[in-house]
Amino acid sequence: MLVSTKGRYALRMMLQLAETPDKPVRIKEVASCQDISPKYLEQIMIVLKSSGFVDSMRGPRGGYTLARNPKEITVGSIIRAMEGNLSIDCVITGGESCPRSADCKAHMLWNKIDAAVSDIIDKVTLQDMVEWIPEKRVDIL
Amino acid sequence: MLVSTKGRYALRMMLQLAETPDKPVRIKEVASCQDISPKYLEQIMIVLKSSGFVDSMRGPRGGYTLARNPKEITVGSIIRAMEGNLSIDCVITGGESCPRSADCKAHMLWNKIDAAVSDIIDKVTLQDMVEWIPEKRVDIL
DNA sequence: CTAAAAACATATCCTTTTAATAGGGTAATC
DNA sequence: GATTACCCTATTAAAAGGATATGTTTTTAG
Repeated sequence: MLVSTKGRYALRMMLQLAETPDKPVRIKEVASCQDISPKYLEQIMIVLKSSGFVDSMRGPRGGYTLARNPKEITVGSIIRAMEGNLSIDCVITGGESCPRSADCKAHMLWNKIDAAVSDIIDKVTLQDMVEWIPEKRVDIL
Repeated sequence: MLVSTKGRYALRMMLQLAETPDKPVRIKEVASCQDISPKYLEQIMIVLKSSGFVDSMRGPRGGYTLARNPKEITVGSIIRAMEGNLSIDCVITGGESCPRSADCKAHMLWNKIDAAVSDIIDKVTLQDMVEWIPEKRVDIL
């Protein structure tokens, strides 16, 4: 799978925060509403906090808020913070780990794919997603 | 990782076959030339054979050949034969596994990524890749 | 005819990642 | 000062990834 639960849960949480500005959002609420283990979500929030994506307030009425303007947070930066780089190995290293990279046509394909994915996730911001209008669900018969 | 060694090795082997038409290619050769375990590559070839991508000939002077014209083999079909679908879960099922898919904006993002990747791998054929001119290697200092 | 080469077929194994669970500690409100 | 919620560390169960190992069968060259 391209993006694991860590990245997917993180994105959903960040979306939640973006849609609830100025009001701290509690882990427990989101976890129960979205069927995520609260303890697991805690771990995710620690990463988001240490990466500077969110601020937190303790105590009753505490919770998390976005640390920056949702217009300045790309989904790519969130996903990469959680998952590391999404690329296929020899894309990351520039070929160092792949002794055949000089004439490796497969390499060129991975680069194309990597560029296409990056082109999406590095351009779409949280704000963009908040403004998206949910598609009508089309069930497959 | 988006594509595991199974898919990557399979693609490299198929490229080899496409570049050596009309002459059976032996596992041992490719394995030693590309630093792949021959036995591991055997497993991969079994899948490619049963998926109808290659024909095989046994015995000395045996080996594998492409079963179809490289113009009619997309890299997507190869990769999917080895890896299954690349999509994130709720993309595959049309939302059935995701009770929140109706209003799930994250879902729309995964769809976009999936479409972008598919747009590449379902259009690029083996023949296309054979004709690619290798890029000049740029080392990172 | 036979021995080697090569594909075919199963089974097993080891490591890493994923996805949590558990249990407590710390800080800030009410 | 008790509650609420964040903070931290450790453990673990399951799955995936990436092979190894041990054969069997088929084919062809000598």
